[in-house]
Amino acid sequence: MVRVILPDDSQLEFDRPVTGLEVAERIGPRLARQALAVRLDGELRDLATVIDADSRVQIVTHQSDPEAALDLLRHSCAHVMAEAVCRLFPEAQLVYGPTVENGFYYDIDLDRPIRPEDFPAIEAQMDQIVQADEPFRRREMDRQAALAKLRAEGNRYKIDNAGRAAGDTLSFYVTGADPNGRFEDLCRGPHLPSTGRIGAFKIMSIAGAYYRGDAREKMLQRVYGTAFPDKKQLAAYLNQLEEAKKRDHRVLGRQMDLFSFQEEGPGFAFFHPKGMIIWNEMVDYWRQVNRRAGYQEVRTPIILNEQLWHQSGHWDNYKENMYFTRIDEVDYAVKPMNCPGGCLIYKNRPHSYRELPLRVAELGLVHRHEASGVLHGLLRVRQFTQDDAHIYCRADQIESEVVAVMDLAFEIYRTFGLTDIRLELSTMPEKHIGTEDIWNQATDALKGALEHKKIDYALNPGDGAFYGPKIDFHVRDCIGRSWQLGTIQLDFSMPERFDLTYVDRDNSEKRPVMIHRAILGSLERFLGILIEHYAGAFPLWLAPEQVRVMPISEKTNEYARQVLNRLQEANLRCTIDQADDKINAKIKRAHDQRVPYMLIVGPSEAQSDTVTVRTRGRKDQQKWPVGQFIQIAAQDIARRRLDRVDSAG
RNA sequence: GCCAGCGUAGCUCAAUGGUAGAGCUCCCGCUUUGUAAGCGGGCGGUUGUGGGUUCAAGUCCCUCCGCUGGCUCCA
Repeated sequence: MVRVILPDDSQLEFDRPVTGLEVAERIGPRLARQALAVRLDGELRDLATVIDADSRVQIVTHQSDPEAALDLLRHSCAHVMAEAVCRLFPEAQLVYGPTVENGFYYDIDLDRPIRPEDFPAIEAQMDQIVQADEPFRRREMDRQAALAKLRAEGNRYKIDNAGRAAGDTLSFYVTGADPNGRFEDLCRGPHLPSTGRIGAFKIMSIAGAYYRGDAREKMLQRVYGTAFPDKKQLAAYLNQLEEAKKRDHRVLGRQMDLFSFQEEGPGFAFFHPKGMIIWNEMVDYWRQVNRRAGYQEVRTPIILNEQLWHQSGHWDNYKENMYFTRIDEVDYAVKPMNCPGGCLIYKNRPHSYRELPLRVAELGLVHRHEASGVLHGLLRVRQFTQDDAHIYCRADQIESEVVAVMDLAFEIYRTFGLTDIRLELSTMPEKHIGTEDIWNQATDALKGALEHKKIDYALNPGDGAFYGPKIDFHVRDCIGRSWQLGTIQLDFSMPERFDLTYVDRDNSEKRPVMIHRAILGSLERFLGILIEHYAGAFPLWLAPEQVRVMPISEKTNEYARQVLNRLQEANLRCTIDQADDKINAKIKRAHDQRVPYMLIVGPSEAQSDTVTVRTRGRKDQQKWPVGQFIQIAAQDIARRRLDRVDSAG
């Protein structure tokens, strides 16, 4: 007898082993129709799995367990796509086909390139397979037999996969009506009961991907697809992608005339006047809070003697990313980081323990030779400005300093309305300087700070800077890609290399610890993220143009100019639209340019010394005395208020 | 850097290997405008670069440059 315990703790009894489907049928026909898989004692398994011992069973449906159901669906769809590709290209070798955040991909080794124009043919084959509603059948073999079978078939990737799979039993999935199946793939599973349960799918893109992510390995073809329970959800997802494209900072940057890139300087941004306004507002704010947090500011040269970079370790660990030049027969390097220059300032005079922690900030312009294929608008460039700082302190001050930097970072992010931030702790990479002991000590200090703050974080092993472990702050762009903003890096090595010292209370020379930190990260990247975050609708304090005065006709141009003067005297960034257009056209233009406030003036306003205020993102408008409008706007700017005008974030 | 795709007017996009075109922007008129695009006219191109195939190339082939999506890498 088999006893099955359901999630509500009720029990079902069967006089023989049963499948998940039979359990669902016993509960009800509707559940049986919706059932996609089972959780056996919490573990996700095929619906056809035979339950031969007492266990807890949960029937997985789109309703009961949407995440697992979607994952099953997508993974099964990856198989269907793989089969479709193999039908069209029998010489294709399948490699690996997992689900990813918004769909799935399958890596395929095929000498003929798969092109976007092949997608309809692949999708047509997939349609056939789905229409046929064929069962996915699991076939288990012991490891020896499975390996023998795979060797006979000669797919080196699957042999490799099988070799790395855990356990003594390997599984294959078969689709196709006849018992031997038509299509079979080594796979851990589980799957949907049958191909017909895949709702709506679409092949999205094709990309090269190195086998096992190793650039020395063969480049495979990675076909990306997505799938949803029904057409409506697929359409909603595609629509969401379209919407995301509209807030892409590269599109908005051009439309709003904020910045540009030119062929003459790939990866080097050109900032236009409106972009510079936002930039300068960011910097003003940054200076203000950093000063308050006890930072001093310095500025170090962009080009420094190559010898310095040997001393710092950058030559050995970072030279692939550096630019070099010669001046008067002497070798120089363009700085990729600010720390060595900062160390030279520190060394310029002796320091007392009384000065520590010494917090030194720098808006440092760095150059890094990034691979051409990774450049991406403002988010990945070859020249950028870090809001860097180096904190020189004693070991016992590390934790409180790191905590203070985290507090400062969250305060700054909050000012910009960024609240969806993820933290990562990165540990010692292969290429590094300093002993393992020092690394452990530094890593523990960072962990201590995180735990002290009770902040959730992900561990990112082996991803630290070459000189120390780090805590990174990440935020997502509008299409879901994650970008690093701030970073806090602990460094015991640079002080050693540069022989940095301070004189302690007992008159002995001691070695300070260095904390490298950036909060905005790169001003370029941060601006890019902000553009996407606000969808171009910047809050008043950041908006390149804060107010636009719009006369109804030429008859009120004179009054409009008087209003403009008063706005200018109040330091508001404002323009006047005197074009020979109807007010509708002016409003449309101002909306397109995302101007926060439109002040509409006609004869009636001129008579009463008022303006009709139309606020971005709203249709209603109010008539206000000019002075009152100026007062409210000035106050919102001073407070860096985010919410009075609609910011799309 | 690697794989695939793309590159036509300032912008968004058309053009079976056969005379490069539209809308918007911009300029000039008309209109004097009341809450998300008034009307008319005009300017604007050696089709990213260099080569090749062809009677003929925006279109086909090759080189280089740039961009897009991934991969490796990274703030």
